[in-house]
Amino acid sequence: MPELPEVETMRRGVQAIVGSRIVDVRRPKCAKRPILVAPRIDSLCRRTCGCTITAVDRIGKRVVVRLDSGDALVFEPRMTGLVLLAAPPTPEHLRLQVKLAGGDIDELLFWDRRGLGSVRLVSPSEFAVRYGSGDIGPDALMVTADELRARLKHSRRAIKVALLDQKALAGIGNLYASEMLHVAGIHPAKPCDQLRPAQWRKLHAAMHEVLEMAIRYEGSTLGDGTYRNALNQQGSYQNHHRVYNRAGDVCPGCGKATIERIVQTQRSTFFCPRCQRAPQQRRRSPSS
DNA sequence: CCCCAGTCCTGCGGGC
DNA sequence: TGCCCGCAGGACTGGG
Repeated sequence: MPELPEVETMRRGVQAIVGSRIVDVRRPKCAKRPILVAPRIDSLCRRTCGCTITAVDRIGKRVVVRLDSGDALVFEPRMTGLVLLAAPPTPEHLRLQVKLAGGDIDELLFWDRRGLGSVRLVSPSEFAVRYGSGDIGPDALMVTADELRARLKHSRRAIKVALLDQKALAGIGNLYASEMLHVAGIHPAKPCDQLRPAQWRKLHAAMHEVLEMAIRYEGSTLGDGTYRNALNQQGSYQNHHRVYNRAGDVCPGCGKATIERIVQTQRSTFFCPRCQRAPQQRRRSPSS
């Protein structure tokens, strides 16, 4: 499932399209159910054809292709979407083809097995509304330790649940939330308002350590093999996971306890009960 | 405002 | 062997 490291790997992998011109945009007919493409394909094609790609950015878990018209094509992979330059894993789940000219790359593809992803063409004003700082928090790799703490310290939510909130912080998903909390030695159920300043600093450092390492290994390709880089190659950070999907394994941190799985807001969380101590119960007023 | 449950979707693996 | 059910978790919606 593409989170920040996977989407950043996609972004880097398609940089070669910068400078090329869009000459056609098509939806292959082979896709069973169409993903959301907005506006409708004919209108999208009309507005993008002839435009030159000026940059490829990332905002949270989305790939943003900037055009010289001022519009942006925003690719949102969600669970199984891929932004590709190479042949996709299967032909039947190819969702969008962007034909290019004027450079080395002939086409940019969006492939999505489950079809929860989307592609949107947005004007600058639409972009500000949809992806502005009110609706999406600072990038997890850009936020400072002080801002991280300031944005979450008053919340009573469990820290792991809060890390998934894209309005608070952009880019972290279920996998990397567990990983960075293990590195930081913080229990996933710890309420944000119980973390001490030193723990926020540890979490901030762990966030950088985990996300930067995962980018270096081009993301995590899990058991279903879905996630691929722009050239349809697997990532390898899954070989370095400390806790995710490792319930029952010996903790790589302490070498003694075994990794446990719990469910928080209907999602799996993995942690070491020895390295990540359970939070203290919230006290009622002391009885004297 | 804050927070959570329910929803979409497909493929896979377990149980029988 | 085939069928069915549960599970995986991105972002969004509705409601307490």
